[in-house]
Amino acid sequence: MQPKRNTWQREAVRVELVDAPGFVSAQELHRRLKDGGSTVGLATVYRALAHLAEVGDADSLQSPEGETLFRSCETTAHHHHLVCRRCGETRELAATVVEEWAGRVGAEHGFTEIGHVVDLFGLCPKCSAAA
Amino acid sequence: MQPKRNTWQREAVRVELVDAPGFVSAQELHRRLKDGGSTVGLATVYRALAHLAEVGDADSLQSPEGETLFRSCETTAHHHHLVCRRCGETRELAATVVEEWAGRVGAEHGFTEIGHVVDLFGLCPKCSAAA
DNA sequence: GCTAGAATGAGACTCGTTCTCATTTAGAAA
DNA sequence: TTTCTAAATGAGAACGAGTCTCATTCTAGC
Repeated sequence: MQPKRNTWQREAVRVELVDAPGFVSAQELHRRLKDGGSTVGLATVYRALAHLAEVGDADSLQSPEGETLFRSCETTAHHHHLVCRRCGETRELAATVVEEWAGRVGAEHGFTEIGHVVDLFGLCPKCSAAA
Repeated sequence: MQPKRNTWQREAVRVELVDAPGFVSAQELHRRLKDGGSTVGLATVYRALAHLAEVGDADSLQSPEGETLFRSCETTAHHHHLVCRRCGETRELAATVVEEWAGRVGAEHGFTEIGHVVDLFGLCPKCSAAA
């Protein structure tokens, strides 16, 4: 359900998300807003992110540690990610191969409503060098 | 680190895991044990599962909701899963295509230490019919 | 059987996330 | 512009998964 009113808080979250280098957790985003002098509440950040994700303006995924990460989304098309587990740097991947494979394998086993979780985590060139 | 002593608790967890139809959460497993009259503690279930996973007797993955799920593992080789989100029924997949793809894409972007999360969730034939 | 110390279990604790509810406020209507 | 009302906010309580602590129990080697 989309919000019916626009608030500076929601806008602040959107902007902060766009400014973020890659995927960020809600907590991290809230911290940044606070550090920047904003008084937005944590609950509001969660709500705003949920809305953005719902509308397709944000992308979300689960980090291997179980935290939900968000990222402002450029393309509304379905895609996957290659995320640096150190700095959050992200590359979007159009994984046609995987899509196809997922659909085919699901069908082969008689499964329906197939959803898939396909994300790659690694160290980006910069962090690889620093390590 | 493997346990140095064998206890009926650990054995109970192992058995319960084998009996489970597919992936189960630690909480769920603990509930089942309790319902079955066992007095095993939750912490012990977590410890036992961690041990099993470490040794390779159990397989773990993150559900889309962020819970860690476990399953007794047949093959020790690396593989992926097609899991029914209703009943937990699971098929193991040897996803050579995906492995290859992951490695290639990672390298293309200059990322190192690539790990991947590739799992399919859907409704198994039985649950599809029941829906 | 004794004994050392590994393993257990109850519950405290952490941390991410969601909920509650009193207060504020966007925005339509007057 | 002022008024009004329900949507949105925010502080903090609540929740749930998972971990940790530590006194107690019990395995396994003597």
